[in-house]
Amino acid sequence: MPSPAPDPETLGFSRHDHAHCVAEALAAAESHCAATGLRFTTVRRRALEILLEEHKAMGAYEVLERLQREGLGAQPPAAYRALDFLVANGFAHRIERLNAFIACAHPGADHVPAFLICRDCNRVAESLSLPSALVVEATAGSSGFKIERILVEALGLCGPCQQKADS
Amino acid sequence: MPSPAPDPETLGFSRHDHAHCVAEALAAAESHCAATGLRFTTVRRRALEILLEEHKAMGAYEVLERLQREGLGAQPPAAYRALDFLVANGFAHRIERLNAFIACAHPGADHVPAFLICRDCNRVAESLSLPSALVVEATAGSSGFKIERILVEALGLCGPCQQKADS
DNA sequence: CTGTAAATGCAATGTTATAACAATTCAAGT
DNA sequence: ACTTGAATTGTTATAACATTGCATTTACAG
Repeated sequence: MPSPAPDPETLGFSRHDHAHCVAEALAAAESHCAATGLRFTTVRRRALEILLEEHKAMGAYEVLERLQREGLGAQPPAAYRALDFLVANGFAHRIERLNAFIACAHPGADHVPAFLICRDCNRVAESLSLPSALVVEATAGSSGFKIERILVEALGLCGPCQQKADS
Repeated sequence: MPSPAPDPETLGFSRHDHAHCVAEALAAAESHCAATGLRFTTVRRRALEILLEEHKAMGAYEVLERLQREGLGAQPPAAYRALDFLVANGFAHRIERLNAFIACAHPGADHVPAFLICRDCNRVAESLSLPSALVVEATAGSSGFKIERILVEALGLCGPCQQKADS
């Protein structure tokens, strides 16, 4: 992790109304759970809230640390369970490359998540990838493979880190 | 890892002339290194050979174990260094989802690797994904992100495991 | 042959993730 | 309310994956 802590307000490589998006995403998750009978428990809710607030890719142990401070689960499984729940239900994504988790930027969109990951500062931006555009699907079909989830991760340098490298 | 060890001859979800592809890939790596001045050392060569022979995604410690038996490096760094070399030079890919490595099925093709990963037996098939087909690239361009590598991983069930689940 | 850079050896440690089982909570049906 | 079964959470321990830092050796260019 070479670079300094990023400004949460400029994460995802672009500015936006962060306080608003946190509240909205949380409310969306809440109502989605209510509608489908999922149990949006305290730990799960708080875990999502943490991911939304930080608005960056966070390791499970990083989330765990925050939960511990509030007396919500003291051991790794507590964090992994909450995060797994969020991922399984589309409220968050797992960034395999970073062994980290990030709140979904397009909740409810039923999308193929695609991430731009800066190899210098580790910041992550979520993009959208069209499933139909992927040749993978054709290959899968012809080989009898049944795709359940696709993840796309692009590694490179974000704008700011490119400039830093030039200077 | 629920399922039994897969038959190396039917890996990648399809049959092929395995002995031939091992020899060919090894020779290709050899000449590529000779041409570009890379040092294809004993450990590196052997690591690639192991990946090619097994023809499946292998953990670094699994490769390490094999290397150890032959007196090539006794500690984790030996395996990680060899594998990193192979990945950096396109002879192998890293499957993030599995924390594992697999020999490249299309060496020299300068491609975007795409993998079909069975969540039951963990077998992996490499497909090809066209970079130009990815919407990610457009997003990246407009945000100033410079993509250096893209990875695509599709999770699901391979044919055999679907049948197993049905019965 | 010698200086330099790359590669390897090695020890220790850091980080991420899960297994296994007990205890508790929740909500549905009676 | 009470019971019951399923889901969730608590807890301990450990497995699995990965890196840092520094010493040593090797390869090759000059």
